[in-house]
Amino acid sequence: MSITIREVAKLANVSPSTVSRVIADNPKISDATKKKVFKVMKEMNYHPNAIARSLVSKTTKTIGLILPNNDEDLFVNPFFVQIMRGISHYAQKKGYYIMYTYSSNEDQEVEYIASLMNSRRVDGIILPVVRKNDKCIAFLKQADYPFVVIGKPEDTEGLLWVDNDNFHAMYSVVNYLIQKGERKIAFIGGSPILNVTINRLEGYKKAMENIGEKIDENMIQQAEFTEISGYNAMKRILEKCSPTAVVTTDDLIAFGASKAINESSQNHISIVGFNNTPLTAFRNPSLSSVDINSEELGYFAVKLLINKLENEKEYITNYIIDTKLIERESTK
Amino acid sequence: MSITIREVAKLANVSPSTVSRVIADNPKISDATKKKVFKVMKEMNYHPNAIARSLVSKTTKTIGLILPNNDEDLFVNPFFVQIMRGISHYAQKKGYYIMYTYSSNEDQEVEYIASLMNSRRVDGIILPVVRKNDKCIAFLKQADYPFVVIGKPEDTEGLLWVDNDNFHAMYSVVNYLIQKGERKIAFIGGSPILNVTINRLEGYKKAMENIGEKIDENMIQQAEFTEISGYNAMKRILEKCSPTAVVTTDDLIAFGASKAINESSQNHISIVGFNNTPLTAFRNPSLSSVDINSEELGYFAVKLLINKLENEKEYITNYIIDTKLIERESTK
DNA sequence: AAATAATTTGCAAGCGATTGCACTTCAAAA
DNA sequence: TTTTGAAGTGCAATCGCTTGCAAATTATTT
Repeated sequence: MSITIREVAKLANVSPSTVSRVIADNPKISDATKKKVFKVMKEMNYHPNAIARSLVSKTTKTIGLILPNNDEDLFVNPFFVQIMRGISHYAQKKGYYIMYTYSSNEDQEVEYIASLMNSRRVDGIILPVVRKNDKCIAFLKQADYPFVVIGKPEDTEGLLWVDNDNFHAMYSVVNYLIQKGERKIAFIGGSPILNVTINRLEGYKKAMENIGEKIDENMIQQAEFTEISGYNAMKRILEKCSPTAVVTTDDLIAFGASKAINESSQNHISIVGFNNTPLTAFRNPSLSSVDINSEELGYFAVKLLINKLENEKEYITNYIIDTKLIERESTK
Repeated sequence: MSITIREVAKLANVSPSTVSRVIADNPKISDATKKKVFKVMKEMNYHPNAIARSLVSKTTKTIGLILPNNDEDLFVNPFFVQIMRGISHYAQKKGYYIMYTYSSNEDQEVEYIASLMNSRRVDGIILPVVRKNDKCIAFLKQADYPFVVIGKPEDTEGLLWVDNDNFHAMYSVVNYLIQKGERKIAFIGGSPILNVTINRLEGYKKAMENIGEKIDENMIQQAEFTEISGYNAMKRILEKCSPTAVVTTDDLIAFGASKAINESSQNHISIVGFNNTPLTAFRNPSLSSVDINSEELGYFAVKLLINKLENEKEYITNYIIDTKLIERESTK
């Protein structure tokens, strides 16, 4: 029913192979024939069948994206949406397509990855989060399948990744507060199995050590990516300590913490969030936050992957994406 | 390099066609052979090549999702994320895959749709938003290509759609306020080219007419999906009118409106948002909002589409997804 | 036991492209 | 004019799987 390369060939009075070469812009075809064939293609409204093409080229020009589902943050934090946009943006540029899938836990993720791999529907995989001892990474590595991760894994040996410098980002934030005269700085982080959390915590610790401030474990709390969890974490801190500032690894957590601060007698606690969620600006007081450039994370992640796919020999293996503290009222 | 059906056939001592039939669970194959072949497949770790299969079946088991990019709302409103989840959820159940793509305007959307269609990479398309005189719908219709839209289009003739009853949802909200004794109710809607906006506005008007309240155009404002825009819209209303309540078509708009109200001398204006964004609960005062069940919208959208794809003769053409007003402090 | 019917399986022709190799052309060199 | 070689095309096999039809096997009937 739909037009094939043979019919174009017939009408253009050339062989199918010639048509195929015209599509591929093969230099062996004369400009005259190219022109002729193109004309017929337009007339017949011919479009190459990507599936047939994939079958012989063993390449689908599509990439799989494995989205996690458990992070409650998912709904509030535009992180993933922005990553997806960045990915789509670059993929479109290069004529690639993106398949996504949500999974509710790590094992399911592995399952979906396997299914994408085995059915040969995609050429590579993007993992937008990294966990400690990540099963997906282990699986993909052992299968020797092309993939890229967003977030720097413990062992980067032989793999593609893009990340912010989370250590440094948090280190800078704390230093910034220190320069404003703060010394009693608390830390509220997200799930400790996420490398992001770990790295940011290290940045915090380092900066604190620099000024000779002893690390008080009561000043370090963990929370889920929800306001309520941030609220509770801050309460826990306020019970035992009297910080003058608090850094968090997520805006939502910061919002919760902020609420806890407001309810406390302590009044002037500076606070910094992470991810620069659109809502930070509209909060009262507006929340200083670190912009992690999620869209670029996605953009460069696919870039890395596609580059490897098309360039087997030499390719770049990672990018570090800039972060930037956006100062607002919460640190005035 | 990777195992094919022939090699399995050889090892299992049957013909390739038999293996193929075993995969398809063809009833003509005896249980004995099925068992035998399955065993070999496991042993060899064989997985069917989806591409080859697609080539002959003319079916890809994948569906295209065309995401808009211009709505700034995108980042704050979990609407799309939830829709995507719902879609993924049902698609997985049925063994389908989802390809997404962001586009920056309607023409580009049409372009991507055409590209997906022409290259035969997908079996159908999901449009998560409907605009007035939607070009994508027109295009898909004329191409007679399977698709489903989220949001009820003007002309539903022959197409698949799922939507909330937006007219009724807003109608109920206004009635709810009326029962609380409000009569001067303002309306702030999103872009007037979106059918959602139009339908909700009609629901508002109808409810107002019911109580014999004249529609005051100054009480009806439009805003973009941002807090600042909602803020400005509310300011415009407050300049000329003195509402005792305001309904909006989006939480973000409601947040902005709420801020404008706080800054005004008017104190006790009830306010209702839409979409039941996670942040509504944590606002002060917490925002009453209409939960539109976006995840289900997505879930039933693919369901409709897949059902049609697999069931050419008889299929359901639409679903109406329930909405529910979640009462919070802003309407106390 | 022969004939007929039902059940399983295999053959071979596609699906719509790509591509190595061989074959024409035709201009330049001998 | 004949030879040589580059440039442009076409042949046919192939990618991995599906499926209509025929063949072979087994069960049922007479």
